[in-house]
Amino acid sequence: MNGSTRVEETAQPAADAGLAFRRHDHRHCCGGLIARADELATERGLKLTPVRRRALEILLEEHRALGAYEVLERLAGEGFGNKPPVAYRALDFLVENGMAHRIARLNAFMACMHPGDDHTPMVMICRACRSVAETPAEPVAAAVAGAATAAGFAVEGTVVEALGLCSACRARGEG
Amino acid sequence: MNGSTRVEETAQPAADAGLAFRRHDHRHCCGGLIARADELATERGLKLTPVRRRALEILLEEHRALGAYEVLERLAGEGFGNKPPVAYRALDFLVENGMAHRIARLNAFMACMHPGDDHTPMVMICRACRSVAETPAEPVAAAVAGAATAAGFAVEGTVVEALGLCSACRARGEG
DNA sequence: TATCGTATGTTATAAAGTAACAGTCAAGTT
DNA sequence: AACTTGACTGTTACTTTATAACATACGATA
Repeated sequence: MNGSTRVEETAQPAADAGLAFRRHDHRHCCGGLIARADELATERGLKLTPVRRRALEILLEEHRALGAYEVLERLAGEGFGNKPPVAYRALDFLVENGMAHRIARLNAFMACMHPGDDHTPMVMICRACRSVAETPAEPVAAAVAGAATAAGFAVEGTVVEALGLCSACRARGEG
Repeated sequence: MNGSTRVEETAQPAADAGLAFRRHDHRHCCGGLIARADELATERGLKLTPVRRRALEILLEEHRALGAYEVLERLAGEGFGNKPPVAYRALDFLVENGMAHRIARLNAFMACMHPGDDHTPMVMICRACRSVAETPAEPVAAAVAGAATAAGFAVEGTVVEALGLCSACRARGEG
């Protein structure tokens, strides 16, 4: 697992911004996040059933954005159903409950690194290595809210995706 | 044309923010924007060919987000090709050259209201009336750039989409 | 007028997403 | 225990969105 995100770090971003772009042993993130998801489910009376849990694990293990059909393929290989709704329903559950994000631009999904924090993250999509990283973006959310309010629009959700080059690919001269 | 965007205005947003949500005679916007597109094409040595031009006109006339196949249907009805690539190529040209925007969340396209301004707009998508409005959002772009820079990420493009309720739908108690 | 590049058109197919209904199962009800 | 209910999983069948690959047209220019 995880072949695509082993890229060298070149700068020290704030907090965990850009984690997916950096070399790291992400077994540290998987276990903790599954445990956190269990907690959340218990707190909120949600059912993190086997398919849902496994779908989340798959997203965490890959540590990148996966298409619904990629997730489906893995689920089917493990004895779950192999029809699209199986994957879409599990992924929709995860997204609705803040355990995963949908990347609109890629028609793909990735595990949320801060489940339950009610954060409004922004995702960065590297066009060279195709990796995707989530970063906190409260100022962005605030700016979006400001612009929307000026237009009389009540924001209920946002999609904020930046496309470009991650630090590793820039360092490698992908520019 | 334009059945879907005749909703009552309830507040006076800054600039033209939320124009699509307000009652207006948009013939005023269409002609000028086509002229502007012609200028841009001339300035930059681009060819605003008949299909491309007509695709832009269709987006302007509808004044809402249209799926590629909706545009295709209209193009085909006017004697252009009726196969998907005909629409996708024209729309891609318009998007690449700043004359239209792709709304990732809706898999749809809409005419740009400020072609050539090199603005980084944000779009607001009303879940009740399905209309979509573009609004300038420099502070959002700045915030995105800030968060990205902190992560060592070089932004080349952004997708900023707000989902929620427009002022008209809120006033109608759609909440 | 040959040819070169750009644009348009077509065939065919891939990729993404959903509606509708059937079967399963745990939890509560009688 | 038998029944009912509601949430979840699974399936069939289909729609919508998108692209690769190749064929044709057409203007500019050498």
